[in-house]
Amino acid sequence: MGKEPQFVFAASLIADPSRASMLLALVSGKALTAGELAREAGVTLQTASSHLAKLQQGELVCLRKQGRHKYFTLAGDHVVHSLASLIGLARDDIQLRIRPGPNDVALRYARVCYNHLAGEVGTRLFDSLILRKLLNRSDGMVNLSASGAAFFRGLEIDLDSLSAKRSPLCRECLDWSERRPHLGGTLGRALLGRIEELGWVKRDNASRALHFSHSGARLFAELIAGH
Amino acid sequence: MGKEPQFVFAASLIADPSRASMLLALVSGKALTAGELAREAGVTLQTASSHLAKLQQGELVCLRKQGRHKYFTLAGDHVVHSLASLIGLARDDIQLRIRPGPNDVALRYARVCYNHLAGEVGTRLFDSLILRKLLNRSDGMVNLSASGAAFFRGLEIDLDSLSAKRSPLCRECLDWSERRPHLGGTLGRALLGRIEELGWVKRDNASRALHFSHSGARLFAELIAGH
DNA sequence: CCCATACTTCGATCGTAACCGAAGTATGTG
DNA sequence: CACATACTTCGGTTACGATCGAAGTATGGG
Repeated sequence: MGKEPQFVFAASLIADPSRASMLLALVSGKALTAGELAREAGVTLQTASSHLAKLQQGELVCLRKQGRHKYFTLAGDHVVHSLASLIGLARDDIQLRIRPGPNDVALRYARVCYNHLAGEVGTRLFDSLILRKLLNRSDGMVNLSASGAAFFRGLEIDLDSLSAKRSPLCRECLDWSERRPHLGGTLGRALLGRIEELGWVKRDNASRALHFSHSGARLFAELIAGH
Repeated sequence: MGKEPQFVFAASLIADPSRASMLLALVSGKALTAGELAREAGVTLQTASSHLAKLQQGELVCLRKQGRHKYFTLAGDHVVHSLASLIGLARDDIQLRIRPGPNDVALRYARVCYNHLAGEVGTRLFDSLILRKLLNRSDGMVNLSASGAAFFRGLEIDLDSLSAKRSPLCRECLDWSERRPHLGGTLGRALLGRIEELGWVKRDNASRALHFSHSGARLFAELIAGH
């Protein structure tokens, strides 16, 4: 009788307190790293690592590698529903015990990440570009639309020379503090370079924080709002 | 540390292969005994007993004692939904590995149970009485309606003398083969006595089977159909 | 009252999985 | 390149729970 139904395995994954803590943390919809999930569950990194391997094997979570981090998210709504049907609680009720990202307010607001603009400002810009269909997402890929190309040319960014490079023009980059995507790729790098050129932002000497000038902040806000 | 969320416990109950087999068997909606569930899971009665105690404690199953049997059912639709969300299969797909009740066709069709009419015929009658609102169910209790009283008086059953007794007039009795209720209580007993008097059925000498006469079967079918 | 059936409780065995320390791999930083 | 960070793999300990045999309780039938 060695045949064990698949749903028994799924249940056994949820049945461990450490893994359950991790899953609950992920119900918030945020992407969290292995280390953060370890702290959530109150176990060491080694233990968390083996748990996360099992959760992946059971296809309850998805993995996204980015640099030396591994960002985990729930594999889909069906996982949330299964959990909810076992608990009866809503997505909003979940409270994270840890807060992702840096404590420094300036760093959370705007900072450099792989040479592109990250933090609250970076994700707000990305949201705006998507909403206005200047960027289109499909299957985790991001592509520049015709109107998007016009938008960046308006900022005097040379798209042709960027397209010539081998690395992709647009990339979703998962934001450290926000855990939602901001604009990466060569275009993301070019954008940061351009707004530095324009004097809108300056890099901090000691940290990765970005400091907006008074007029730079205003102009950037208009950029996000769409004039 | 020591605080383990309730849904983790629920998941751990489903996560054991033996208990999962039992739960799957119960998704059919039938009430099954401890022994039958033990056979379903392929474990001994002792093991099944401890599993069922845990399932009760976790409020995944309900217990109903009847004689020396313990009939288990799923605690409610929420359990079915939780299971379904983990498997994605419908109630109809479930196939029992065992078949409850006797193998003898005659016994399955009609037999005596605590001196009332049981088997397929018994449950069909009960269904009909409920459907025509001659009986009303509430909270596991069964009560005779005014029209129901008229129905049984039409069969020349003396309800007044039955009501005088201490034991309840109407009871749901869980049917051995059908695993759905048939009519028990003093009224169930009186009804069987009456249709024996009328010559509709005769008891088998060797078993508990009941044999309908040709005309008795016709008249009883009319009784169920409502003339 | 005795026997059979249905189920429970106890006690012992055994396997598995959670856990962490230590060492290893991969990736970014100066 | 050295060094720090993020994560994985390995090995050994430990605790828990699934299982069954044996003995105990409850119910029904003759």
